[in-house]
Amino acid sequence: MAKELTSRAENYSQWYNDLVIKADLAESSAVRGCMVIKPYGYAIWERMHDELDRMFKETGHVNAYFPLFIPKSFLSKEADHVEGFAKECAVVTHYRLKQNPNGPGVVVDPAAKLEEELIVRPTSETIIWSTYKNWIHSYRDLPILCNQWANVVRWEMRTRLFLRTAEFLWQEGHTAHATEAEAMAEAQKMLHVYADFAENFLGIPVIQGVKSANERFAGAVETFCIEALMQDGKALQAGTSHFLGQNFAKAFDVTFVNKENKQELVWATSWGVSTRLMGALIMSHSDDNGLVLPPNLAPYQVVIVPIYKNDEQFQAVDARIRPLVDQLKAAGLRVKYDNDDTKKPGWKFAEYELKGVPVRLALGAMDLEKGTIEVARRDTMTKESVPFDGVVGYVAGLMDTIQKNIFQKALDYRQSVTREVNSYEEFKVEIEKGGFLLCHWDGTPETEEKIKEETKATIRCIPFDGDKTPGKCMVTGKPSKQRVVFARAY
RNA sequence: CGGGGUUUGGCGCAGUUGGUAGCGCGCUACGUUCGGGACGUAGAGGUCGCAAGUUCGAAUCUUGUAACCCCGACCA
Repeated sequence: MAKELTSRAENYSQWYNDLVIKADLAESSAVRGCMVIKPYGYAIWERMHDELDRMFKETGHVNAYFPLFIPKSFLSKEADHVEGFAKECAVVTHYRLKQNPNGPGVVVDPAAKLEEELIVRPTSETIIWSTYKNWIHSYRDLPILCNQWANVVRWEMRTRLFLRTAEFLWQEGHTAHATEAEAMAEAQKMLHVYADFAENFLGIPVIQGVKSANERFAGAVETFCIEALMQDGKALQAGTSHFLGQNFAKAFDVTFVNKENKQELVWATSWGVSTRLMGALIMSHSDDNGLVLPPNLAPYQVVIVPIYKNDEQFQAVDARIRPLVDQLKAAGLRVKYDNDDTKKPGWKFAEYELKGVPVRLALGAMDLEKGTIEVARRDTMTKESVPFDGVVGYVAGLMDTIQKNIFQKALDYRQSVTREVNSYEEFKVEIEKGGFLLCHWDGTPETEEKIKEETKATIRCIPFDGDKTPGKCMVTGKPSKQRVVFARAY
């Protein structure tokens, strides 16, 4: 791992790529823009999956699954939605191959052309709402609170491991409601679930807010988002929750009979987070020694490395460690005891640092004599020798300490690069330094577009919290209701 | 889709004016090691991205083509 790269923004992408590869998380696949998520990377994604799934269920949601293929006609029903996704769709046109009559290999059988092309889902609103039409007749059928864990495909021009792959894994919640207020509350509730997850599990501080019209999801009435800041000063949209109004109900003719026996269009939301969160995690906390995983998320919270010179010593050390593993597990910790004889301690130390395991315990003959054990923290890279008795409680306590420290470090960094900017001249200078800029904006798409063209900065969100003092737009001088968050983004 | 770069063993790379491929890491065996990615000795492993062409002879020169990476535009 090249040192000193974290502080050098121009090399950040190289550093990130190295990190992903060396920490054994993922690699490019043979298919353009796609990635292979390797076992350790997938273990991290599974942790995200498990915690999010639990949170969704705790908020009353259930899982379902809808088809990968979407008839082309479905996608054309909601005008804004088509507009937003048409340019990046993979299309299935045939359903059969045959032996190449003119040589080796196979060719697409022209006789097997589909009457209507199928789109590989870039998102599932259309196929789901065409299904919901059959599920919803009365107010008694509402609300529908479904989530789907799936893969989606967006044929992006430029891809990047975890942050923007052609195929990615995600969850997409799609809910249907009888009233506007209920749907709006749902969209906001799920945004809060995401924020809670990002901050308390991933250890990534996020700003919650509303997207400007330019950045809104195609087909949504309102898009809420959580915005995170990476260590190189660029912003990353970490999750979105959309209030879809009645747009999809209109497009797919989904109505219900209300309590007053009147036909009404259904209100909708959708919300999702993806394997992009892996990228957010990596770019938020990692250092030049590798990944730094917050304990609440880490597949292994504790790794134990035995140190010995011969089999006799190993037996003694092993006998001491085995009960400890059981005790740590009983205390609710995810533990890996690495007694692999083919790797040496020094190798293991470096390896688990690269993998970001929060706490490493090492125990050798020296410790047996002294009744101690070595405890090393990944977040601070510090080591200490502690009494063996009581180490379970000590390590359990460390989890919380480390979790908080990782979050606080990210928060401190974000605070240090978040500042108010009042003139456009100042903005042009400050945006080059990265970070979040809090500025007044007149609320028009035109002004936002001008800023984007001239500085590559976008409005990340109009934050819920923070200063609500009105002011004047830094570009046009027109009135502004509150400061909004600008940044350059991934 | 524009601009730049790369493609040689599992990985990272070198290869001069064309002469028939090498280094480091990793891998295998044995020994010494084992508290921060150990060391020694001996091995295995490559139709040089692909396809044509020039030449007595091509990793090297020419043309075509593909993939990947980086920077833009697009986007979660």
